[in-house]
Amino acid sequence: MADKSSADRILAAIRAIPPGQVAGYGHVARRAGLPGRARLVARVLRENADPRLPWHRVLRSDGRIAFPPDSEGFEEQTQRLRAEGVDVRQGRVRIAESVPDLDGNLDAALWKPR
DNA sequence: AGGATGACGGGAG
DNA sequence: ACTCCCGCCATCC
Repeated sequence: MADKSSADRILAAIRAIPPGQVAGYGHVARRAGLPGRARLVARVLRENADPRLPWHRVLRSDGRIAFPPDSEGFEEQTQRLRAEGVDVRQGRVRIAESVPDLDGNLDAALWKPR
């Protein structure tokens, strides 16, 4: 298993995402000091049990929700994001329209809008 | 040891 | 914008 410190840094990076904002797996990994470990971030989330963790703010680099469109997780995440005012359409988040300048706040949290 | 797997990323067509 | 394909990393047969 990946060492605990790495998992802790990843969890901290996720908890650092402000409500109403989102970040990609790869981005979270970099912020945790683990460039190239996007898949490790996914693993940590998969094993996470903390209900207080804002896991729903983590998306794929293209803005799509990582769960299959027909899954529970997909619905759950969509609902949680919308509850924070995030614009989710067709399983995808529109940054430019739903999130106020992510670029300046978190170091360029996500992909190319639109 | 070798191949398969996945809540990923990025480039190519 | 969408699909395919391949690179990556850690884990698990």
